[in-house]
Amino acid sequence: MAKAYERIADDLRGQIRTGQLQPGARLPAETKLVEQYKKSLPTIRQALSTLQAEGLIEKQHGRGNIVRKPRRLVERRNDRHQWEKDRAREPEPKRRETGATEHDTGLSVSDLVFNAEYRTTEAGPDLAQVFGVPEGTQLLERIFRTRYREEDAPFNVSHSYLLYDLAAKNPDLLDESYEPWPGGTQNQLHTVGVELDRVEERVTARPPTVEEIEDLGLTSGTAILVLRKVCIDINDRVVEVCDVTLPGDRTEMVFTTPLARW
Amino acid sequence: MAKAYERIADDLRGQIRTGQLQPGARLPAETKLVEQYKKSLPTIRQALSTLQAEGLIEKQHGRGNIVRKPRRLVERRNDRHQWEKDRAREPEPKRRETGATEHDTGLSVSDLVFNAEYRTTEAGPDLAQVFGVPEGTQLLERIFRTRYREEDAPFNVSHSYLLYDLAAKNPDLLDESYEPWPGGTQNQLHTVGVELDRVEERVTARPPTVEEIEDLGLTSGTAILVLRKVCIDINDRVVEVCDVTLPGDRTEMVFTTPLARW
DNA sequence: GTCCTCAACTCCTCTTTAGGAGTTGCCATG
DNA sequence: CATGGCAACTCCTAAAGAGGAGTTGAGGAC
Repeated sequence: MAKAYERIADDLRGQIRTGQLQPGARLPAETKLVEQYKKSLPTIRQALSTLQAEGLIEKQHGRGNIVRKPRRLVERRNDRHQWEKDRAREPEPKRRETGATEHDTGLSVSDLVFNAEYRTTEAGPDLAQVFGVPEGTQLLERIFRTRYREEDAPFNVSHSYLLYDLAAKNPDLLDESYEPWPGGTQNQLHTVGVELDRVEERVTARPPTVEEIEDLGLTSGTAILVLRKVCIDINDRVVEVCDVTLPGDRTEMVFTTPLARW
Repeated sequence: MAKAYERIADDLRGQIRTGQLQPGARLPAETKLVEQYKKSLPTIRQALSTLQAEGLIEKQHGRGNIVRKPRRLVERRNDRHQWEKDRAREPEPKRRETGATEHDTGLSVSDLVFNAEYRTTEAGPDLAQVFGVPEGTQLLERIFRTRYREEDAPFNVSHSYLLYDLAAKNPDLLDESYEPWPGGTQNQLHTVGVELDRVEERVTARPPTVEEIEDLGLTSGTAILVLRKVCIDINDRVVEVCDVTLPGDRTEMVFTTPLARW
């Protein structure tokens, strides 16, 4: 015999999948479900919480249990990297026309609001290994938040790391008021004589931590995409490492791999 | 005043993060925690279930609550696509030396077990759009499961779709016993005169459905990486679509984007 | 007409209590 | 010495109930 809360969850899940319960619709109140299924409230609530964990419903205190609407709003394309590189070589005026730093992260949306912080840190074991430098080496860290103009919560958080010594070649880069970096990181790297050879990106997924639920304004029942972007220059040197956290339910990453012709 | 179950969760989370509770360690029994925190059992259990949802602990019936070990076992690299393409042109004997279909999905691990199913389906609205064909067009579908030899649950599930008319040019491809396709999909596409131009991959993340928890042998508290791979040939025609489901806690996808030199 | 208050409805937190079911290791039996 | 069974330990399911807190809309005061 199946467990009661599983049967209830299955039944409701079925109603959602078949469209009997449309996205945005409110489920019957928990007390109604108690009558309907002839089970106690805690049992009903357990069923609902599994649906929440699956991302099928959203609980709203005081309002009800709502069927979640699918949303997938932002595309993040890796061909932006080439675009960025090309752009870094354009003369200044032309560059101004084509938008600013926002493309740093590969996001391709217009009305976004940015927010950057600067900091110098020392390389921990992890970053030291990636950069191929001793632990404790000075790094310039930029923390970058992007959000939609109408929304309050940021939409992605990224931590970008540069070798301090490299960045120091262009004193502007160390000036907090010089912000956001005109033309994006690639352009600024260009000013210190760095030419990129390739970008390596590592992607994994995991459930959000409480902090991320806060920071990104998520509801539980979503997943996080974790991206580490490593920029490598033509001398095979790691020149930038960037850790990005993206909400899985509104991000789609697109990677195009060109294949050599024969 | 913070909620009781949150305080307990915070406290335990802290102990895990600081390493007071090592990965693999057992938490005190739930009844012990009741004494320790002077709260009722359901409250304790609620705290534990939030930690489970965060992927920090794993509940084992009859044994205890265990601190999860991080695991990230498989790398999936997009430079495999080029490797595959090169390989498809090697003469048969040489190809045999270098391993088989496993690299189809981009996974780079040796002792895996495969399992394929064939089927013909009609293109639904989604696939029809991607292929650029009318709905109802015949497709050849291959369902592909990979698992570790020692483990029982498959480790990734992929659904690969080809246009039936294209695949039919090589009758071998329609023969179920001809399996797994020697040399992988790329090689077989090569036999029907297809040369790939690029591979486009779309990645998102979400919590697993119950079916996926079953299929992939996940514990709840993990996330799923969803990958759609689209292969496009030199005539800009979509020749293969492949939907892959990967467990987020043991997969790392690596995408390398080469940038043009100046 | 506008604003405020309040009632009704919603989900949330926490408690106490009861019995079920998986795991493990000890110990007695063969 | 090996094996089976049992006891102790673990988490799991389910119930009933009391009070709290967010949300909404209707109706009254201004």
